Amino acid sequence: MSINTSPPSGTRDFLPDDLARRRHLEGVIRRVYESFGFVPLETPAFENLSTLLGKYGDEGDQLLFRLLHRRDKLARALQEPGVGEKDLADLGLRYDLTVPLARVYANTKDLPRFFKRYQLQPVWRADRPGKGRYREFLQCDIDITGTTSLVAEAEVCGAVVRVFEELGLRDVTVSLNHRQLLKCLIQAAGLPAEQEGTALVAIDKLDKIGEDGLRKEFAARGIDPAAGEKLLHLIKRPEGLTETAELDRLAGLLAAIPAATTPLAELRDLLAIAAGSAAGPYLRIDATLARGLGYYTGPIFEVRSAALSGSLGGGGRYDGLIGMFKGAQVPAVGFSIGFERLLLVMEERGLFGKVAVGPDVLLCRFPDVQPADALRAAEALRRAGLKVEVFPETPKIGKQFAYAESIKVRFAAILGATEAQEGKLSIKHLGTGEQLTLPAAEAAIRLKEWSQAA
RNA sequence: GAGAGAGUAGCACAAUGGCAGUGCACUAGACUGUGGAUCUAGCUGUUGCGGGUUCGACUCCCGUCUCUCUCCCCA
Repeated sequence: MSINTSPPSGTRDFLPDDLARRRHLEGVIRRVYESFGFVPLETPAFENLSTLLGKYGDEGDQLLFRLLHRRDKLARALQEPGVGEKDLADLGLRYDLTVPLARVYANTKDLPRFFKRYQLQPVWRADRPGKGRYREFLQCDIDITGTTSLVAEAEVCGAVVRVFEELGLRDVTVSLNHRQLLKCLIQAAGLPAEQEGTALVAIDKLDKIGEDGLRKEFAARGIDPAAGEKLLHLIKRPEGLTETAELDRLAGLLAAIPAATTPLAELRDLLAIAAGSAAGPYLRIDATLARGLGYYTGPIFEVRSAALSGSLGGGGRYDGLIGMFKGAQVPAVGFSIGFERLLLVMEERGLFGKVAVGPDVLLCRFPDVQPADALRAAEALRRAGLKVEVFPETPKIGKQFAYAESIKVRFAAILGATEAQEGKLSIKHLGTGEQLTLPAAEAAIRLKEWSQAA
């Protein structure tokens, strides 16, 4: 009787080759984020359920991984009459990195006035995973708290764009919209306020399902066909308009709605401010962008690539979230890169090149050499700065070479009785077959030369 | 949460009610201080699990678990 040894669906084991790519990518992201002045933060994998509930909308609440009460507390809870799912859990795995940031901010008195933090950690969602989707996945967030200045928007967009540029992904766009603007559009279409949420979810799909698909989607959600048609007309961007021309078009259509003035002005300002940042050339006004999470209040963004349907990351302004933890309202804006999707695109395009993980050298030994001598030789090579693995047994030397090949080690250092007696080491380039016997110190130098050349 | 399909060796797959197999991988050997190619030999299974039908079940039926795909939602 054997038990299932594959990890739970939607989770993965990361083998050494996987980690080489992941760490490389993480390194680029950290470096770029730090170049924009962001500082690192880490928070616990699980939070009090009360911290998480009610921040993401109903759908989000359902997708929270909950942790049951422990021991006696669980037994007592189970005995309560009319016990429900909600009574059995008091902790949940974090669902994103933004809510934990808001909690930390509310809990910590002496953070800088403008707290610019980055955070690369896994999050969990109790979803059924599809292609490129997981129940445990890494998010790479940057956020700026404490300012309503659109400089913050421009900076988070710029940092994200710089990551994509560094990775050689230049065919991305950053779609830009505004939560308040969406409200006005829905109002202008003549939809009742209570259909706002359902309409937002529908229009977010326009680029995926097309106009006819959207009409069906409206019908399925009980949205009045005439209002739906009006909304479609409002959000659909004509071909060939510049970003400011698209804003002019929207301003014209929303002239009768005073509430539209501010969001339109903010988007216009943001375009102007970002013109001087890395994000400038990539910004694209898109009135169909909605984003699922409930806490956004102002500008919202999403990175997309032609390579992949769906987004590579997203973010926006959330001026109300921190206030849910703390009396005073604290404005904030953030952006998150979808690490797993980015990895997928990088792999599909072969953008990783050679990322090496393993040792440089395999130390091989003949049976007439004592293990202590092999370890001594290995230690000398390591002190010279090489990554060295010692073959633990003494089969035929050819077997040892074959093992080196199998773990992609390029060089062998060979220690036999002859070398040991003379204080020498034979080194072999397994790619070219070149082999020489040198005094140990020189062998180390030559190996370094080889590994740097390759 | 809804619908469809699939589970056989470490991996990829055969076996359409009659001895559970092939390839790759793995191990050993083909001049005992030199690998990759080739050849030879060998190892690998409670056919996801439980029950039923049958003289006989990988195969048919029921249940269950897991995985994949499509919805839903999302990064």
